[in-house]
Amino acid sequence: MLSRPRGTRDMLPDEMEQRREIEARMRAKARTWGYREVSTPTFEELELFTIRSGEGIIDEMYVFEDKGGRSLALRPELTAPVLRTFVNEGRSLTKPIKWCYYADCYRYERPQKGRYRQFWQFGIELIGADSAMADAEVMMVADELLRTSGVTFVMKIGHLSFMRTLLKDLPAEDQKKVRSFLDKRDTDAASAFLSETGRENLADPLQQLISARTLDEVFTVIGEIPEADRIRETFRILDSQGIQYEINPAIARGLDYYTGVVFECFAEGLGAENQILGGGAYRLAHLFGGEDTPSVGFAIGFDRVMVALGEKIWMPFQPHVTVVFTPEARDRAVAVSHELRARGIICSIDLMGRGFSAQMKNAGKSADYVVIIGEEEVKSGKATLKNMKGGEQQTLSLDEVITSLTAQ
RNA sequence: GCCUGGGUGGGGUAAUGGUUAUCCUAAGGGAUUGUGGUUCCCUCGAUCUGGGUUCGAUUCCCGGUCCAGGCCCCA
Repeated sequence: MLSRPRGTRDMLPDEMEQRREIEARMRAKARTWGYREVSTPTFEELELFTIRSGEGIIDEMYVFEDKGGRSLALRPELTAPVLRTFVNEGRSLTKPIKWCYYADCYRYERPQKGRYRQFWQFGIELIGADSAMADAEVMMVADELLRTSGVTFVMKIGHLSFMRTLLKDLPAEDQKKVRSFLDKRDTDAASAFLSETGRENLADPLQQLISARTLDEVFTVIGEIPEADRIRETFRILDSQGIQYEINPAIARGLDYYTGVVFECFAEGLGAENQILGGGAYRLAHLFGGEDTPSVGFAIGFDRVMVALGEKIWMPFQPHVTVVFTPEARDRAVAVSHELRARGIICSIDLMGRGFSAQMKNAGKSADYVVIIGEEEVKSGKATLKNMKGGEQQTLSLDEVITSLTAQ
């Protein structure tokens, strides 16, 4: 027997309905902020991703050559494709551009809890705005999208200027190393690295900085930097709206193209893979041949949100109806089921050639209500509505049946 | 790429170097041709895969694979 590829999942209807519910809530929220959905190809030129993240990621991607000899890759994330789309198609659009997306991505990695080779991301990109309001808005959208899903999380916010100021005398390579230690929450290794490279004088300030939890503490360590006003303004906006967050200067997001604010959200109960959202301010458009354009965005690890939510997803109740009929009433029963569906009622009818009793038995397993159409109902033009939970039933006109079912 | 632990019907399980591999559940059918869920009966259905040891392997050994968790990585 064939099985599915490693790191992929099959999703049955119960799970899909839950995913669609959460996805719909996120989309609806993003739309209320004015973020409109875009879609990009499942595969792209390999170069799009190596420009963004370096050659090292080739090993972690699904890379292939097509019949024309092009090097292609299944998208491992969506920020680069969306920014490429902006460069290709979006130059003449009014700024700021506010886009959102929900799509599957592919990475060739070892599967773990909450980590699969095909996974889904929901994200937004705010392109062409460069302000405290822009930074704050994107974080507020992040907060609201996670909140609407029902997941319990904490948001941690940092800013690259903190670490950049502290480490400004180090060569770029060494700065990157320190950032990457911090990204792994390995502060001891970061301190050790500073000592090895003859910068032990920075070890203490580094410790102070990464344990700072207020802006005042941060600026006490690194001084009043030029970005300070904008950063204070950003947090004032968040505070004014009651957004919950933690300042954490260790949030460094190991990548070079981030330029300003960076933030990550974490959920409980997810083991090693507990980050459910990551984002920040960045500049990418110029790498893809466009104008240098400031952007802010984030991506939600949708599957991890679903794992974190577990069973606690509230689903709207929609009654399932089965039309049960006797052989001579079949055509009327089909017509009745059409009418119920036309009113948006979920309605099934026997397709197995079962007898009346067997139809009832089957309906007892899957339906909330049964609508009975037999000889009597055909004659009277009525229908019998039976509640399968309580067992009570009454014969009504079809309109009354519909009213009763849609009043739920 | 590395480490640890697992893999018995669709789901959950029992047992065993040896005769027909246990039980529960689900599914399908029937008892019951206009009234289901309870009950009873019947049916279907499994030792992940390849190799080795052995008279005989589902059991023991090795490789692979898949699953769970961790490391690396995490755009």
